Amino acid sequence: MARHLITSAIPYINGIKHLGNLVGSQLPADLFARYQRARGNEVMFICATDEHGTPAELAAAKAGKPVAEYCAEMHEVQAKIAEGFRLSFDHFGRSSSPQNHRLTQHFAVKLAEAGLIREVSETQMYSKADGRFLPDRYIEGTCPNCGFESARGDQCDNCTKQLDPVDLINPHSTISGSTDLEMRGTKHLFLRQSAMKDRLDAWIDSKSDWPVLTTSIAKKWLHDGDGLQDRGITRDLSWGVPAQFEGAPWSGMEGKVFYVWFDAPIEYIAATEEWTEKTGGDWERWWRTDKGADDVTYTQFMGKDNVPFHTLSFPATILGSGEPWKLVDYIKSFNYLNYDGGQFSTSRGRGVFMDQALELLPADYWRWWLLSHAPESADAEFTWENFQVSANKDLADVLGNFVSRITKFTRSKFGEAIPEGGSWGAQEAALIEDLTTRIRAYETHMEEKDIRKAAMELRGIWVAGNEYLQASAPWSVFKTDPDQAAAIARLALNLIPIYAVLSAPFIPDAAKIMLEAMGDEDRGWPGDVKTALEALPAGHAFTTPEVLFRKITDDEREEWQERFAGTRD
RNA sequence: GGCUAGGUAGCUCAGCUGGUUAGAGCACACGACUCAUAAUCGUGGGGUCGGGGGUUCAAGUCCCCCCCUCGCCA
Repeated sequence: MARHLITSAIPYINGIKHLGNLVGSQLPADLFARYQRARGNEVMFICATDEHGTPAELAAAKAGKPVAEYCAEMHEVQAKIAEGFRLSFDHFGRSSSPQNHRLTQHFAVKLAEAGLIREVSETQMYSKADGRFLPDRYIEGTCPNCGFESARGDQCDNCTKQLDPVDLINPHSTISGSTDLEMRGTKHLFLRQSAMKDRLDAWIDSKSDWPVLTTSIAKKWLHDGDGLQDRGITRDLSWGVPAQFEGAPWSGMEGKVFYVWFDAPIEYIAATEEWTEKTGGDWERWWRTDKGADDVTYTQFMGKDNVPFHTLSFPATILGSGEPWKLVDYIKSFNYLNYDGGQFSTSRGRGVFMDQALELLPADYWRWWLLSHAPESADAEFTWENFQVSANKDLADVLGNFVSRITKFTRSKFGEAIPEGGSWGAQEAALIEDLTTRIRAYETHMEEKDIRKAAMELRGIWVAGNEYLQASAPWSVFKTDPDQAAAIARLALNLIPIYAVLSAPFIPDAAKIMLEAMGDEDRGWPGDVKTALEALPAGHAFTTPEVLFRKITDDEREEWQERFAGTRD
């Protein structure tokens, strides 16, 4: 039995994510996790909320709550929505957990011991009124270049000129509005990624099977300009993992915490440790190659914006520690999903957000559309027309109607049990051959994380059932040879649990309904197709399910199109 | 401006290391069927493979130049 460690990029805590975020990491990771479990493999599927940093502090302040309380609440909200989408995490952790605090500090110590941490003194804008150092983008002022009054400290949105906060005329804090700002000296820890460059380069080079999107981004950061740069791993904040702690090999870091990008990926490991606390399981056999993780296959899923951290920074942390931690084996990355001619926008509320989506339609509809249109080779686009057509055609007409037509036909001619009589001939043999080829192809696509292709093949498998029914026409055979019609119906009914098991990674709820209707909840993966088609014997009772997928009407589509074009709230 | 990825039928996309008449789904037209969620199945029309050069017996597939889209970086 193979062992699969699967992680999804962890969503940031400040608010509910949109469909683009979902399809970029959590959903494909869930697809893969469900598939591997269905194949009988051992799976550890981990996700978490990314809770530290300035945006979380500001969102909490805006909500009028202590940041810890705010994060705890938002974590619950996100966990609930994840459940709504049937994301089957073994554990959905929190980067603010004590486990992550310990582990983050542990890695920092190990990296320092390996000579991979250096201290850097720099000056940054400090706001007395806010009592904090301000990240560049939280400082606004008049652009010295074009006179635009709301230029940010890092860049002017009007003339696009790159800026330094000290360049701004009349700079003020966007948090408090205060103009009482000054440059202050501060000290930070930097991870010496540059020292790891060759090692990382060779490692990336060895991954010839990774998506080009993943390796090209990594290569760019490794070789662009002066090559891989050292990066600060601390910030002047209070909400986070303290950078000064007992046993720290440095001093003077009071009041500073580790920067989110450093502690967030470590949370993958810490979350598994959190899982141990919950279940009593052994987390080290998933993460320590000296403690049983050497046979683990580790796959990460993420949007392209996260690739640099997962291909370079996190591996630098893992490798640099000098300890036998499990390194990722495959990084599946995704492009962006756009919304109806533009981008999804969290700030402007443009597009569909996860909570809203579930209010409109069951999770399966979204899962199917998003996965079958996953932005693998290029950015993809969500349009309501496309969504309506795909869902109605694929789910309602092809799959749903197949289940409906054969169960209703059998019920009316033979009653609600698998009918007896007749025998298989050439048509059935041809179907078995076709399905065998298709199912093996589907397995290959799933193993390779080729999501669109897997979806297409699955759809083809559904179509094969309709083709068979159309060609064998049990409704006319019944008139002259009821026994033969029974044989056809018996086979077609036996397709339902097979379809359910194959489809479950994409549409788990519908799959469950199909299995329940056929009284076959524990059905396993179809190895030999002929055997699988004989699993439900004559006389086995079934029930005729309600409509599996209702159709999306034109009126609904138009209404939604209108509703989600504008601003949220 | 530098870099990545793209630009293939009306739409969404497949096309591996160059090699028979460029494929699929949707849409469209016609036909079959009437068990089924007015669903299904079949057939067909439709493409100068962004543009221009070049290499080759042979290029959507390799090389060069240009145009356009998206993203990243500066």
